Amino acid sequence: MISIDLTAATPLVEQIEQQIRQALAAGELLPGEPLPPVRQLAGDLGVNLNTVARAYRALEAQGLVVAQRGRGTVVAPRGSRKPNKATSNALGVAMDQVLSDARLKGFREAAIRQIFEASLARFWQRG
Amino acid sequence: MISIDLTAATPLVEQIEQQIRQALAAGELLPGEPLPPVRQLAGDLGVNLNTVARAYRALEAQGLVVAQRGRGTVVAPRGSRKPNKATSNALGVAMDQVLSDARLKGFREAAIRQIFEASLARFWQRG
DNA sequence: ACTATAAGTATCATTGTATGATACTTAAAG
DNA sequence: CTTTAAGTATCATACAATGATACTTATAGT
Repeated sequence: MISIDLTAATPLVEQIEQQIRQALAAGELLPGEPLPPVRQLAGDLGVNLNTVARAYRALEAQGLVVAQRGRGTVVAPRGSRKPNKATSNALGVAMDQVLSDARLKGFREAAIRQIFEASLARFWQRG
Repeated sequence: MISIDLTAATPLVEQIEQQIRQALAAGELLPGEPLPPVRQLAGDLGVNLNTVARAYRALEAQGLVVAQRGRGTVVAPRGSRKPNKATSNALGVAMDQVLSDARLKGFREAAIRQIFEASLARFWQRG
C-alpha cells in the first residue's frame, strides 16, 4: 500500500512514483497486473487525480507500466534492460549521496553494511 | 572542486550543498578550513551569489560549517553526532530508493556490491 | 445499436519554490 | 576612519507542483 506525506519536501508525484517503483522492484506487482485507477488511488491518498495520473505517466515513460484510456493501467512485461556506463555512473553518484550523508550523521561502517544488506534482500531475494 | 549542471533536475542550491557535504564526508575539507567566499564560488560556477549563500546557510543549519559576516565561512569542528532510530530509518528509505532503482535498471547483485564498496571506501577509508 | 459508466488525458488556474538583482550590514586591513 | 571584503536581507520573476474542470476512449448493460 502507498502512503504519502504532505509535509515532505519530495513532490507528491514523485512519492507515488517511487513507491510504485519499489513495489515493482520487490516483485509485489507482477507483469499484467492492474494498478488501481487514478481516481481510486487519488481518493485513497486524498490527492488530485492528476497527481496520480502524472505518476503513472512517468512510470509509463520508463517502460514500467502501460496505460490505456478506458481500460486502465497495467504492469508492463519485464524488458531486459542492460545497464550501461552512464547508468552505472548515475548509480555511483546516488550511492555517494547516501553514504556521505550517513557518514556525516555519524553512522559506523558496520551499521551501513547492515542497512545495505537489508535493502538488498528486499529487492534481490525473490524477483 | 565543484561542478554544477544547469540542466539537472536537482536545484542548484542542493547541488552545491551536496557536493560540499561529500567533500566534508570524504575528509577533503578539514575543521577550521575556510570555504571560498560566496561571491568567488558564485563567480566560478556562473551562478548568483545568493544561490551559494543559501547552500552555505543550509550547511550551517546542519552544523557543518560556521558563517560570520565580514569574516567568511569555515568548516565547523566535528560534533560527535550519534544516529538515532529515525535517522536510521531515513537511511534505510534512501537506500531502498537507490537499490530498487538499480534493480529496475537491470543491475546484478554483484555490480551493486561493487558500487557500494567503492563508495564506502570513499567516505570511510580515511577520515 | 445505444446509453451509461469507468477509465486515462488534456487544459487552465493558482500557489509556492528556485533563482537572480540589488541594497544592506559587519569585520578586517590599510 | 575609509576602503574593501565578507555574509545577509529584500524584492522581483520564472518555472514547477498541484488542483479544478472538461474531454476522449473503451467496456458493460439494456
